[in-house]
Amino acid sequence: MTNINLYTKKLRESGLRPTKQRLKICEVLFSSEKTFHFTINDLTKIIEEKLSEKISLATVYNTIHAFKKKGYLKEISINSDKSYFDTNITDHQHFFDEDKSQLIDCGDDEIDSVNVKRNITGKKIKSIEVLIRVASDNQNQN
Amino acid sequence: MTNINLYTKKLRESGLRPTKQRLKICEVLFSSEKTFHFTINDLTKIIEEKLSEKISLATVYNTIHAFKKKGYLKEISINSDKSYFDTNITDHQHFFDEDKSQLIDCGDDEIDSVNVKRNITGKKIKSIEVLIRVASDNQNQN
DNA sequence: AAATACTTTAAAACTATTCTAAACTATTGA
DNA sequence: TCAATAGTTTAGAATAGTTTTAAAGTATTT
Repeated sequence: MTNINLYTKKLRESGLRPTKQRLKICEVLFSSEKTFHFTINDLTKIIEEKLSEKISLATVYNTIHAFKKKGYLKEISINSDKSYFDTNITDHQHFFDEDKSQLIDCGDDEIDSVNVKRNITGKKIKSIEVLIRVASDNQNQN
Repeated sequence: MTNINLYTKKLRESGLRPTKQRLKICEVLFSSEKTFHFTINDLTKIIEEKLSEKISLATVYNTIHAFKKKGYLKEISINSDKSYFDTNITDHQHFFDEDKSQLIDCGDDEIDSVNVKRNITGKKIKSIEVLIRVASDNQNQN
């Protein structure tokens, strides 16, 4: 019925032991077909609601970092007090709704690919991140 | 000799009182022809080195925020524990050297302008930020 | 089943930033 | 010019997100 075997395999294959906590987090993150964005705070709330047992905050951080390192999650750059993560690991860009502090995926067909003409000597491009900040029209900005 | 009168005028015109502290920070930030990037920590270090008297950390924060609000500085999004600021307030993008945690300006001629084809209903684009992360070739990323 | 290595945990520590409220300073206007 | 005022600076406390610690627990290996 569940994807537990799948996640167990996935974790083992990447050298992570399939613990109860990691499997639960996998379920929360990867069992929906839709990808989504979350902060650690969001995630702990979801876990609290969906779970009978608690997962320590440190474990949530550990796991998210491990998953990011393995490429199962992406971290998104927003100048902000907190980090955002994305379960959509394909190459794509984001809108950031400043009114709601909410990320919105920007499909490949919705933005032209960015063409960088300059090369930094001895360096390789690791990623190109575009963030389109939006806010409602009637914003006072002073 | 100095630009103090200039800064005094600039501050007064934007409704900020030209205090000793603000004028000193203006000198540090705006007296060189070259623009540059800095963190609050960088700035306090520069101030400590160049100044006879101390400026309180809270004042540095206050001033930088005031200057940003007035458009004299830009804040740059890097997923990070700290904020980066830029004295170059023209529209431009950045490389981020992950080895040195250092920003590098990307000139308009070095990147094609980003074309966004999608519109978020009721929202206006406030900014389009591109961050090109670079690192040395021989990086182990696991 | 014992040994090993990895993982979880609560709590402490840490870092960047913001807040507080009292002292201070620039500006206003009589 | 001088007092009233409004804005500013300050040290230190507070906060928020995140990381570290070290001990207890669990999965894996032998």
